[in-house]
Amino acid sequence: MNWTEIAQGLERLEPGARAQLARVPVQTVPADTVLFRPEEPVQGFVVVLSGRIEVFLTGPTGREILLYAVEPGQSCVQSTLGLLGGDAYSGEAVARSDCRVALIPRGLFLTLMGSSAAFREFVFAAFAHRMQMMIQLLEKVAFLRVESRLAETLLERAQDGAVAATHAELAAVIGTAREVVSRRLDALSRRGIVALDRGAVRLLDIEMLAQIARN
Amino acid sequence: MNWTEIAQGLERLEPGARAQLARVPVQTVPADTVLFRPEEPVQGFVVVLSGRIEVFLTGPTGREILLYAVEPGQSCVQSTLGLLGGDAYSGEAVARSDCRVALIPRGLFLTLMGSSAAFREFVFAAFAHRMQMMIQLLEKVAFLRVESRLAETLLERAQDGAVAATHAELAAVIGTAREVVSRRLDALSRRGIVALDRGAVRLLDIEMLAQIARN
DNA sequence: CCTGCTCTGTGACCAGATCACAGACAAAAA
DNA sequence: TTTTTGTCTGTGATCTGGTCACAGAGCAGG
Repeated sequence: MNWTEIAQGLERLEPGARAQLARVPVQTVPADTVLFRPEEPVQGFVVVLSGRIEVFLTGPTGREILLYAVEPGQSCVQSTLGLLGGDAYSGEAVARSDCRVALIPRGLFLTLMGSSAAFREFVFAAFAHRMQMMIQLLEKVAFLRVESRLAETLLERAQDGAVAATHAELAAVIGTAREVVSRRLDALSRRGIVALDRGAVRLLDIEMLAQIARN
Repeated sequence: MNWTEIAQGLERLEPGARAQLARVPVQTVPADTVLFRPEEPVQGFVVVLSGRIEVFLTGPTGREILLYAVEPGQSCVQSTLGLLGGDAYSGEAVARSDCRVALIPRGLFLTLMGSSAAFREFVFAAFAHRMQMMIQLLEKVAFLRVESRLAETLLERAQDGAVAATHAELAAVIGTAREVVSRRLDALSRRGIVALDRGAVRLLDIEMLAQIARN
């Protein structure tokens, strides 16, 4: 079995294209590696096979916001921008866990875009999906209160009724300051909706959180 | 001459594809028409030939933010999302002036995506460009002060040293409230950087505005 | 047991969003 | 000309959020 069978949307890849892709080397990336920064040139089109890569924007004050996460079978759209539109990408990509990624070089990428309908659809669907997510994120940042976004994030990231993350990490995900998260969480815990431990938040009242998330 | 010669990036279109596109009817849209809303189904791929179309997001409180503007030769990416990714688009598109647009139906769009490399590149470049703009917008909304975004917008929209727009319009462009724009403009005028008329802002100190825009 | 680190809590202060108005102005109607 | 109507702008009060400057609190290694 080769890696092309992992990516969602590449199942119907033509045999020729699949063979070409299969020759692309799979790289291993340890956790916390910075994969690329705003200034660096584009190396190719990246598909994540295992692990999780997160792409952040960083503001002048050092505040961060999570643009999106790339999970197994998905591609890093940022890397495609440079291949197609010309401009360098913004944002910084960090491997949140150990990852395996396939890096398709520029030449092969462009060849496949012309020759393989399935590959084209894969790239396009990824694009469309990210764009959609981005618009939703913008909508949330522009219009929703921090408390709503925080509640939503807690619900999304809960494992066994708890979220293992520091206040600073949560702040980066929703694009606010660490102190603000601390105060909001404090308010939620006073109301008995969550309980706070060092580096973790236990969710006590899921219903209420969902209501807060809905606004 | 047919409309396909207007769009940037379609110059190198193959003769066959050009002939197919030329048969697409050109529609006229009067100013202030709402072209589509979040709920409506996707009709096709839209290319603007003349005029200006603006796409807004609207928050629960009625506050608006300009996602992007579509100018002659550009395509409305929102409409493509539905054709490729499946999800309905968010945002509301409004014709800011009288417009002529070509609406490429879904079937022809997909056919051309497969058969014409030039068309593919056109669509991709549009996608990449919008994505880039969107990320920049998100960055500004998340990290920049209102004053900076306002100064930037004033510089961008200046015609003969003045911007013809109401405070409410400026507020929608940068995604803040009308009152905030009024107060910021008032502050700028006190410093002698702009002068305020009803429905217009005259720029007096371009240098200073540029500095404020840079943050 | 200390030392250094990360994580969390707090007060003060400024910027921005929302609400509820009050004037100010311009174009149309009387 | 005046009146009227609707849009545009200004202002105070109040709340949320962002920034700064710290102070503790908890944990790990020496």
